[in-house]
Amino acid sequence: MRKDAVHNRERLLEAARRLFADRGLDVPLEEIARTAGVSIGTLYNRFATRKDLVEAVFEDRAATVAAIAERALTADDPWEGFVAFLTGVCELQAADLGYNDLAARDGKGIEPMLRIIDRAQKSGALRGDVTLADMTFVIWGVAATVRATVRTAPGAWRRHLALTLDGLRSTAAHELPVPPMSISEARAAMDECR
Amino acid sequence: MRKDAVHNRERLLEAARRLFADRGLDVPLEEIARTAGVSIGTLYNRFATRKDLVEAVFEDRAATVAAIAERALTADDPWEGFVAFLTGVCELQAADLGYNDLAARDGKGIEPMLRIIDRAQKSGALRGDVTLADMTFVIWGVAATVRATVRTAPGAWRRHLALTLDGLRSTAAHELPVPPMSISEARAAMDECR
DNA sequence: CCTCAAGTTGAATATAGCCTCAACTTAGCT
DNA sequence: AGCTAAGTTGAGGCTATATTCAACTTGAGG
Repeated sequence: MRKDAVHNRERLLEAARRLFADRGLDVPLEEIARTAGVSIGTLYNRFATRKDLVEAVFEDRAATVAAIAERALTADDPWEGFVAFLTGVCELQAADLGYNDLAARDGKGIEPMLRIIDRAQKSGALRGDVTLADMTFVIWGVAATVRATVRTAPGAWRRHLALTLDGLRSTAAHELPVPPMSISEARAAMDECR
Repeated sequence: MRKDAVHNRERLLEAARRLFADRGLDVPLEEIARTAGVSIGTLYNRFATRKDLVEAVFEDRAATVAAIAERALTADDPWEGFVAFLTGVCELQAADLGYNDLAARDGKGIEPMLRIIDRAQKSGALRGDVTLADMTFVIWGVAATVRATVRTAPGAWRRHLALTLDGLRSTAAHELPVPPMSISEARAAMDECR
């Protein structure tokens, strides 16, 4: 790739990064190009679809989440680790409206939770009747609260999350009315998010 | 009003009712007119703005919610009443994607909860540190889950709600990290929902 | 310095939805 | 039946965004 092309790609990613963060994934592509100081044609040259651009912008997030998961797994208290992981992911959501959208749509986001859930359940702190698929409720819920409150009451999501976490403790458990979603149902539901 | 105008108004409301229910509040007005068998001009004659149409379609919902609240207040067990109210509202959300959108945007929806919350807190079952504003988290959360799952896992919202309710019991309460939203913050946040 | 593949440009095309209004139609009154 | 205010119509203008592509420009190898 020619060096001007590399440079433009960089500028586009930078612009997209900022605009996605401020306004979510649905920002107009023309605006991203304008902000980057290139033409819309160049944007299409570098990224054939919006999806490609989004993937490039959030390429490193999987690693970030993996790191948060790693730290969570080494926490002394499995429950604290569980809380730390969800808090960490939700902080990413709150800090970037683009990732907030992405987390709600992208199934891979919660996969690293499997071992964290397992450990927290084995410790007895996390209720035994929840599954990975139930974590989508946490993500969707906090995503909705972040979207609604980011301008008017930033930080409110922490309260939402805390209430949700209190419902996930073994000590809070009451019988659940319906079976958990299957993984494929959860995945399909995330795809449905727009 | 002339009787053909009344008739068209009726047909428009019927069409809007169905399309809102199936697809949410953002259905194109042209499609509503077409479904009603009238022109777009007639739609605008009867309803000057989308908001007017939405208000007309969901005019009776306030009364429905009030009735659910009334029943909730006469429940023997205040906690059961609280659960019944939230379940009732969420059932309305799940049954109608238009109302699902509206509930998340319209501040008035949860106002009838004040007395229900008060009673449930006085009984000791509902944790004392939550406020009316916290109920927006329940509505936003379930709204997000309904939107995501209505096609792929209908009924999943009941599980989300049950987990959320378990977090609202006194017995589940742990200290909350941030103060509740003020009523005006909550209202502003609901307005922000699109 | 020449060349040309690689890259950039932005006007043009396409699609979608909102909204208006001048021309036409009709209900309902006398 | 004739009148007219009320109502209907839908093409057309507007805005916003996506997407393409023929003409132009330029980096870099020889």
